[in-house]
Amino acid sequence: MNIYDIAAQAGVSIATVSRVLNGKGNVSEQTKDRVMQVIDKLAYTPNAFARGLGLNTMKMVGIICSDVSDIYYATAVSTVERELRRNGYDSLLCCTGDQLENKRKCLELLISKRVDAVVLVGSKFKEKDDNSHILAAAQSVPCVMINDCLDAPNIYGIVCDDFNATREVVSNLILQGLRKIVYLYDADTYSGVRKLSGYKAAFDRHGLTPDNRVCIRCERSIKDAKNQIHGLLEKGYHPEGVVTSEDILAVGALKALAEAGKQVPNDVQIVGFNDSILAKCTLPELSSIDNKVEALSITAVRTLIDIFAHKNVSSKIMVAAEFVRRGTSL
Amino acid sequence: MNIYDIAAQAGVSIATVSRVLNGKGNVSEQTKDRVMQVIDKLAYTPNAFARGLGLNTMKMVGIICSDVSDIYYATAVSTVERELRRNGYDSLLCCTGDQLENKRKCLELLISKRVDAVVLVGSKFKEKDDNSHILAAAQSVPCVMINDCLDAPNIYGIVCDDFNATREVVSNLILQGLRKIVYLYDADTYSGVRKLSGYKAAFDRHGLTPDNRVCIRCERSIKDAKNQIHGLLEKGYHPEGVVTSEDILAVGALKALAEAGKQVPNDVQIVGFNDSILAKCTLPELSSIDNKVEALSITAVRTLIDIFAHKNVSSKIMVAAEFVRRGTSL
DNA sequence: TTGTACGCGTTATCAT
DNA sequence: ATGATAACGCGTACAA
Repeated sequence: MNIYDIAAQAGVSIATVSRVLNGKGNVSEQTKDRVMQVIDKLAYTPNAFARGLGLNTMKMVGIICSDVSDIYYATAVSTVERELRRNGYDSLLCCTGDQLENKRKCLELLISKRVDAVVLVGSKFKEKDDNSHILAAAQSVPCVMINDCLDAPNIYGIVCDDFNATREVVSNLILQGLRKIVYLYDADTYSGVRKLSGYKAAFDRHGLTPDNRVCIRCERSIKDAKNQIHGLLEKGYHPEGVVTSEDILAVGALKALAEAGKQVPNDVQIVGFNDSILAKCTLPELSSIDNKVEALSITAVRTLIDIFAHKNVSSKIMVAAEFVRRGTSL
Repeated sequence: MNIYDIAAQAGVSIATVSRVLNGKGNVSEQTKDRVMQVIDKLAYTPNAFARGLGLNTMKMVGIICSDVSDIYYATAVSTVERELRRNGYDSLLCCTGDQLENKRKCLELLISKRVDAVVLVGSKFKEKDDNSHILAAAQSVPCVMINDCLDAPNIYGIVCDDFNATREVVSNLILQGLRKIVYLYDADTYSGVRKLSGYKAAFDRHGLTPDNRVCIRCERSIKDAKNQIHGLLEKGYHPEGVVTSEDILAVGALKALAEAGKQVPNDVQIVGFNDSILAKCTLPELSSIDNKVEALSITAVRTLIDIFAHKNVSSKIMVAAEFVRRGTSL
């Protein structure tokens, strides 16, 4: 069942069928109707591969993320997919895990499938020394990074102002008189580094010496966060505040502190990051920094659409975060 | 840059290049090397559209789900994508939301993009009266449903034994002497109905009259679940057990009961469903029924791969659930 | 307004 | 072992 069959049945040429199909060129109402009737009757669908071959696009965008089962990434992917579809693009999803080799392979695969662009979700794709995999992809198609950026041609970064958000939150705790404020984080990524810098900057701003700072790196899991806080308590360090790079770490911290008999937020204040659903599961509910995944995702897609339309777009866009106060802070 | 360029550079015909590329047919080591060198030098990648046109497949499978930002679906999508990739297939993701019209459109879109199969994630695609959208898709490609099934040609269902799991859990509560056991659920889907039936069957098994049963339907949100339980308490109904169709509802129930000063699990036991990360966020942590999303997803992909290989596959596969006891039950 | 004919880049079939 | 050539199904420039 192809365009020739339709043309034959309708008694016209394939050119006319094509015109009807794509609404281009002048076709008389009469023939258009006749062609449409045949198309409906035979339930004809144009072959996307042939069309792709001719037009050199199947209107697909690759979405690459390390792990969609993570709530934060899932929300981003969900939003990106929705916005792409709104603009007539399908989404080719690739979950890479954490291994560089896999990321490279996935990017190559997407490029080989001739996607029109790639959206990189999350700040886990840049490597310290070697970003050839991203640069290579950008050689073929525009690449938009959500929550990360890389200064190179054809690469666009949409990020959140994690630095400021963290600095303000920690600053506020300090202003309240808190000094023993722990920062719990999970990754050395672009946004990870900026959050950490924000934490440190808050101490600097208030003239506190670096030895006041307690930064602990742990796995992105409730369990490890919990263990780390328990470890502190056992060492006799009783935090007055815990700020984390991820809600999930805040959940772990809250658990540990509750188990140790601490009153939250009176004895200890806790602030998470992402304002994910996890923040609403605990009791008290977590205060959290909303880093605006949806806004970032929408902006990412808009950027892409603008690029397709050959409009001018900025290669880096920063969005403000928002502190959401709930039950774990005063 | 196409196969002709490679052929010219290597001084062979395109047929030979194609053979080298696909490892088919006999090519002498010597020419193979020469061709490979040119391919590497020019960083040539075959055009996927042209290949798709010829082979009538681009090795892509459509994944359709109502909402990837939902943890449960996200886990399923993540697993399906990974398994598909392991088998050489890419994933075209479609999130439909809850409107039938949109589901229909997405399915049509996937079919029009000539995917090799469709995986329907979650039991939100079947409608009471009209499943023409699924049947239509199945006319073109095999359709595998995760957590749902539909008895029709070319449609395969991978489900979890939600009925038994729920019945056993409720049964166990009854055996402990509990009578005022509330069932909180969010959807009338295939698995939703089976869970509810399991709840009811437990009462029947122990000779309890139907008026002992309290089934409350609510939105899939912490807030509404909380409200519903608060409503019960205000009416003077103090549950001894709350079983839910989703962890998120159990979270809401736990919140309401804690706020009302109930001791969990001593005054009230709570059991969630899915054994998602949410179950590990609360304090005490939620007991939950693990409905084996990953196993279902893996089985779904295996089924698909078997279908592609023309092996015999069963049109319905049921997997056993597993009760995970944590802090909200005895 | 409509039709003809070619190009898109493969794979596969048949010769050689 | 290798090459010429025909599909594959569409869009479109150009002709009518």
